[in-house]
Formats: sequence, structure tokens, C-alpha cells
Amino acid sequence: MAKEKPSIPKGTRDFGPQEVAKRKYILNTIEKVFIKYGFMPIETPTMENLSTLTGKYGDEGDKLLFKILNSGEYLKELTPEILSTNNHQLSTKLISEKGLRYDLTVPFARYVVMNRNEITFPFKRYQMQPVWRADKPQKGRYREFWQCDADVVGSDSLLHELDLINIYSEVFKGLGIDVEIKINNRKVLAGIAEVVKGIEHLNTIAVAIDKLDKIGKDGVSKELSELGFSDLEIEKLFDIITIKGNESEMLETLKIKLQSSQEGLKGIEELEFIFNLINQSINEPTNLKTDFSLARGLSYYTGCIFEVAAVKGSLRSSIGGGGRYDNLTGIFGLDGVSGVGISFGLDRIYDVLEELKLFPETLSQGSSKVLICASNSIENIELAPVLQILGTLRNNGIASELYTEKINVKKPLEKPIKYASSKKIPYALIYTENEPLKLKNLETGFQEELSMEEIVEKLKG
RNA sequence: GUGGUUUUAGCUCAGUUGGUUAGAGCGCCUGAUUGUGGUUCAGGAGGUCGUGGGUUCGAGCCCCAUAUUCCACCCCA
Repeated sequence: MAKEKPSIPKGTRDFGPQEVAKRKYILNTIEKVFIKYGFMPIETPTMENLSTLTGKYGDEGDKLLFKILNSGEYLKELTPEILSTNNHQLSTKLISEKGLRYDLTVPFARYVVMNRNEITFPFKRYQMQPVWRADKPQKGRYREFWQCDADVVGSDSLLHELDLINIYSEVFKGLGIDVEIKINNRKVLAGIAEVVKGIEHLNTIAVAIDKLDKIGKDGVSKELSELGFSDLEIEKLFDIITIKGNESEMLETLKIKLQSSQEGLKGIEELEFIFNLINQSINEPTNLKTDFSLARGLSYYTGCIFEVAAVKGSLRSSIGGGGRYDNLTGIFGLDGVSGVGISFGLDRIYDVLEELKLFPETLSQGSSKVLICASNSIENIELAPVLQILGTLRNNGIASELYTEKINVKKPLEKPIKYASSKKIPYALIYTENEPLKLKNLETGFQEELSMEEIVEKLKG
């Protein structure tokens, strides 16, 4: 058999011990805040039925779904007639019924509908699991990445929006990242579309203005005029989305510009509610900004939408996002259950923390606290006493291990101590038959003879 | 899906207009060091140059295909 170079799929990564420690630090920080705000954990399967996933993320999203090939003789389904039509959608349907989850919100909506009788509403759940997208990898973009979601379903109250913004604020404060939380409202976008050209152009407008801070005013107007927007319409649009001032001034101005749109006014009202209360519940101010050009791609959002980006660092894409979706469960047959949720992008948060060197120095790598080094070859000594020492340490909750490899007879302690120092094990316990135990601190080099009790006492602290 | 880019030792990278046995630093192994690591010194191992074709007397270097890395667009966490 030919030797094969091992590899992993494009856009996926392995994580070594240090990386796992850092990722866990982020997850723990997020989870603690979720719990503090009354959210309960759930987990859902890696794969979902494609019927659950398809159509929820827009056309672009559907293309990015990872599909799982059916088991068995699926090729039978592909008759020459079907193949000759060259209809990929149809043939995919016949050979693939499952896919990897694309986000955590849609599986959650499915979960809520399936478990509606056991759930007490409003239901607040959090979920931290990997998701998969068949995207081309690039900066801050992976094909397998983790999302940490908190969602509330079964309540229309905007107080949940408020809570979720505070969660963002607390988590990023806890991680030491300066962020800007942008907020907008789909209803405001609808109002803008209505006023500018007509509600049916909502998506076109949303997609175009979402790029405003990237390609600038000129880029956006060029794009829109190519799409058939008149100069007057474009001017009208910019007149609205470039409103300046503080938050309440901006909303007041917008009210006037969108006065002919019922829906737009409703959206403004929702934003006002949030801004009036945002700094009432947590002590530190939240860096919340309205951005009427914020659109977000996922097609299920209907109310407030959020996006979080780091203020410093080279990663310009968002590290969190979310919003309200009024009818996601409706698609699965449960109407009248509005939901609102936010998501943290673990992998991007990791990249930001790494770039800005914001990880705490003291992160535990989970290695042993002490290594037992026998000063004679392990094959030549009686093992029972050594194993008893090991057992005593472990029974006292001290992470410990025994050096098990062959040693140089002339320099019996060299290899074990080298091993310990390269694994950053802080103590070496030197065992010699018929001699007192010696404990060496490998950072200071200080070594002393101690009884077993003293050693346990010392390492426990 | 479109465009560009990367790939040479375990790691980070050199490698001149195609020309003999492909280099460096770090790491690793051995010794100086006769019961103890992180310093120093000496020595050593390790590469079919991403893969498959092609051009050439001759290819790490040129051409084609393919994989891969990173990046931009699209879109998004």
C-alpha cells in the first residue's frame, strides 16, 4: 500500500492542548454569562434533514450547505432520464437527504416545534456547538467553526433584545475586547425600501447598503444604478442612511423621513425603546450604535438585528450577530412563536484575542503538577511503592504522572527532568529506593527532602 | 462560484539567468558533564524540493494538470 500523506479537509483545523485551553477559556466566559441571564443549555445533532435546513438561509446559504450522501444504493435513483435533465437540485435531492447544520438557530426552531409540549415559554436556551459551511476559507472564515447562541422564543417582549445586548456587552468586557454593537431593524429597512422605491426592492437595497462601509457611497450608488435605480432614488436612499447625530437625533430624523411607512415607524419605535433603557440595567456603558445600513443576510430575521465587530485588530468581519425572527417556527408548523437570539463566533473571537494578545497568561494547560522520577531504571525497581505514591497523590486530587521510559543509567534523572520541564510540569518527585523522597521545584531549582504527607500538603495548595 | 497567492528538513524560511553531492536558523539525537532540565561547546541524524505529466543533454527553478495554504470578491460567525 502506498504511503499516504495525512491531511484534513480544507477549512478545518486541529487544536493542540494550548489552543484547546484558550478555546475553553472563551467558551467558559460566554457560558457563565448565558447562565447568569437565565439561559439553559441544549444540544442538537450534527446533521439535520435537508428539508429542515434548505430555504432558511437564502439562495447563497443553500449553496453553502454540506450535504451527506445517502447510504445504500443511492445511484439507483439517478436514472438516465434524470441525469439527462442536468437538474442538480433534483438529483441532489434523490441522493442526499441529510446535511450538516449551518447554524444553531434553525435546528433550535425545529427543536422547539418538536418539543413544544414540554417547553415552558418564554424558553431561553443556549447552545455551543460546531457548525459547517461549504465556503471558501479565508481570513476569519472556516468551514467548520463554533457558534455560541442564546435565543429566547415565545415572547414578543423587547426586554429580551435588551438582555441579549447586555450579554454581548458583558461577554466582551469579560474577554477584554473593545467592541461596537451595531443595531438596526428589518422593519426600518422595509420602511426605507418602501419610501425609496417599493417594498419589493427590500433585498436588493439591503444587500447593497450593507456594503456601505466597505465600498463607500460611490460603490453602492454605482451598484444600485446598475440594478436599475434612478439617481433620484439613490439620492433619497443616501439621504436616509447617512443621517448623522446622536442616537435619539438620528431616530427623530428618520421618523420624519419614513413617516409614510407604518412598518418603518414601528421599527423606529422598537429601536427607541431599546435605546431608552439600554444603560439602565448594567453599570458599564454599552457601545451600542444604530446603523441603518446594517442588513444581515439570513433571510429569517424580521425585527431588530445585531452585529458585533471588534474595534481594534485586523479582523473587520463580525464576531457576533443576531436578531429577531417572528416566524421561524411557523415554517415548521408552529405559528405565533416569536424568537430573538444572538450568536458568538468562537473562532473569530479566538483570532481577535490572539492577534491583540488578550489571552490571560495563566491559562491552565491541564498538564500534571508533579512527575515521579525514579533514580533507577523503572524495570529494575519494585513498582508497588512507586504506584502507592502515585495513587496517594492522585487520591488527593493532585494531577501526577510517572516517568515510564528507559533512562540513561549514568544520568538517570536527566531524561525525566527534561521531560517534565518541556511539558511545563512544575515539580519533580525524585524516588530512590530506601531513601527519603525529594521534591524539586523545577522553576526555582530548589530541592528538599520531604515526607509523603508534607509533599501532599505542599502540592495541594 | 470568480481572481490572485503559497507549497523545499520536525518548525520558520534561503536557493542567483535551468548546470555536479539542495542550504541556514531553531528543534531533535550523542558527547563534554562520574545520581538533576532550561546556558555554553563539539559532533550527528533527517529532504525522491506538494503530487502527476511534459520540455531539455540536464529541472527545486520553464510549461500543463491536480491538490493544498493564504488572501480579495461574493456571502458570512
